Amino acid sequence: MSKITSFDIAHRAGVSQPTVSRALRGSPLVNAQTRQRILAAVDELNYKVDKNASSLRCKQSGTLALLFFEDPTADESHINPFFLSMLGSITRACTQRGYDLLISFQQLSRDWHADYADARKADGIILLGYGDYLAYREKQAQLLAQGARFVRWGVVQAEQPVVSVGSDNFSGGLAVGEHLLAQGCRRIAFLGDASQHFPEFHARYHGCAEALRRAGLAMEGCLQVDAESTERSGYAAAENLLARGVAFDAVFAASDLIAIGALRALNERGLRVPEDVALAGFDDIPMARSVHPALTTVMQDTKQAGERLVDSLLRLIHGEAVASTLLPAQLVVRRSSLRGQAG
Amino acid sequence: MSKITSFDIAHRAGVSQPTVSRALRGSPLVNAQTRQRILAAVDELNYKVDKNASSLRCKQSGTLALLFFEDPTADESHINPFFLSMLGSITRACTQRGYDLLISFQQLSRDWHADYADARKADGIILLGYGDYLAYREKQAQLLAQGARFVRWGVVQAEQPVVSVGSDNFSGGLAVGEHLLAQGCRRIAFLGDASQHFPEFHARYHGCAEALRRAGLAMEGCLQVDAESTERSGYAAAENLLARGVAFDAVFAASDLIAIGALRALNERGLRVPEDVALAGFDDIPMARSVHPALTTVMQDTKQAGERLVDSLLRLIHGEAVASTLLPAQLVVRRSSLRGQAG
DNA sequence: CTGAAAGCGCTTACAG
DNA sequence: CTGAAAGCGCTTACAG
Repeated sequence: MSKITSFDIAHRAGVSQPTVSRALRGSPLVNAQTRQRILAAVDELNYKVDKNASSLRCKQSGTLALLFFEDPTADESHINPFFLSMLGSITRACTQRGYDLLISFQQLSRDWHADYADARKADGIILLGYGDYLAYREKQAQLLAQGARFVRWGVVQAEQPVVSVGSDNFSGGLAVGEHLLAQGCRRIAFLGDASQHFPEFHARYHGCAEALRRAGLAMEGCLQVDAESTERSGYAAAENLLARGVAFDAVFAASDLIAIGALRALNERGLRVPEDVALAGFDDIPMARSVHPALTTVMQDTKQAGERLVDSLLRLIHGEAVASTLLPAQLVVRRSSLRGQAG
Repeated sequence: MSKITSFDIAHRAGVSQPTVSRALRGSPLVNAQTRQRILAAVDELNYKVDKNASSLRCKQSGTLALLFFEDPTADESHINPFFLSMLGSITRACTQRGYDLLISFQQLSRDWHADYADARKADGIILLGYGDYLAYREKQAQLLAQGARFVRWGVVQAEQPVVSVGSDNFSGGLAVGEHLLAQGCRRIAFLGDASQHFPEFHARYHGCAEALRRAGLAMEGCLQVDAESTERSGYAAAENLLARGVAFDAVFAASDLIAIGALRALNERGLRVPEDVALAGFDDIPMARSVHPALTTVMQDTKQAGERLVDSLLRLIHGEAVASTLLPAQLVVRRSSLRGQAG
């Protein structure tokens, strides 16, 4: 069977093809009865508008693209659950607003040819992912130069030229720091790359450092170990920290996955959490609640984040001015950091 | 700035527009030097082929669509981690094969207008999701009738007219049953809707029942409680089971989420796992490893599943004959079912 | 190896 | 309220 087009519908309904198009787009110019006949024909023939033709003509596609960046060094088999959760919420938000979502994975190391192509296929782009920020930034500049419409998930900064949606990582880190201090901790280790290359981690680190500063204390360089957001890396970082032989009474992991890896390393060395070491993570992935002991962490509201990203992008597409959004990040205290309770 | 087209490139490279098209599609008919000039112009102007125009002309889009069905009764805020994992692996498989992936969420209760539309936007469709199978089946018949190319994730059955990729749920259930018997369990409860409406659960149930049958035992009706795949539902189902006041020494939950909910309910009633009750789930979601005690379960290989779904669909699109795939499901024994160890 | 021509299926001024 | 016409940007026979 050859493809059914608007001409087939027009023929069956006894009207011209443009009238079919008008009726289907809800034009008020079409007579009610004519519209009925057309809709009936559409049903009978099971016709659907060809989106490619429609998009080509209208110069908009009803599609948004999600470019997901994976750190190329990350574990091949599993995607960070936090990003999966973001992906789910973005997908849902798109569906609710009547947009399709095109997803593609990118590796920062590869060239961005595919992305540019997506810029043609979608009305706008959402950038999502960790990865080296400085490399990432250059790519963003290219997208901007092309006049692409896009928003990004990530740290919200004053000089940032791109509309961003992100959690308040600094306040989250601050809350963790204050909480650990209140538990009596004084020597807080930080697991995660706290350099400018990973601005989320950087902000979390400095939030915690601010809490210490206010208490007249400081983070110590010898208690910071780089780690990327995987269990494996968290495990290795904790081992590294232990190998240094320096004393610490708390570990603030830059993400939950890092924390969970660290938890395993600590346990294997006979250190009990929270009795010997208080532990906190960041993200509040589902696993955080189920590890033993349950993990104190900072919740990032992925549902709201997804909706905000999509809404911001849609406004941008409609030519409205859009500001970046800083979402609150909320401390969730669970057993892994409760030292008072443990004696 | 107005949009750059292949005519702009042609002009700059001093050739005709069709030659640009040929060069960009890798036609061997183009002179090497001509091609160089064209590619140079493409770079300078940052040109990208308009996918809509290209798709319209070629009648194929280089895009696959993933229709994800959510049980409308499911928890709004979270997506089953198992499906998130599938989503991740399908996305990755598409990217690797040079296809874009269009994702949309569907609720089985709503009409399928959107799906048909996707059929026009993508070269093929992947169906994914739990949900009432009988309702789902009718929708599939409609897609078939439209000549849509699609594959589905789900139970593989002989009379199934749709190319399917699924785990061997029966063998998985069988392995769980045999394992629980080996642990000395005799009265095995099953949490999950084991009716024809949920064929995955149904197969898991009957696999386990087969193990009992071989041992001269049987599953008992009073030990089966319906549940859908959420923690909340698993919690409720376990409470329901406990309220019946019948004796049981093991719980086989139809999914890990159900198992995790049940674990909480059991603990709250003072029942210890595995000492008082052995517990097993199904899926091997990341959380299964981190709950306390770690959950015995059946691993579904989502990575392979995603690749197989995409490859099967691509073959279908290329007009090849494609068989369904039954993926092995592997028992993963963890502490939640080890009664011997517990005395 | 390259160009002129037709056409993919729609939408939108332009007339009426 | 409706139709005839042009055109979105590409690809692909068809000539040469």
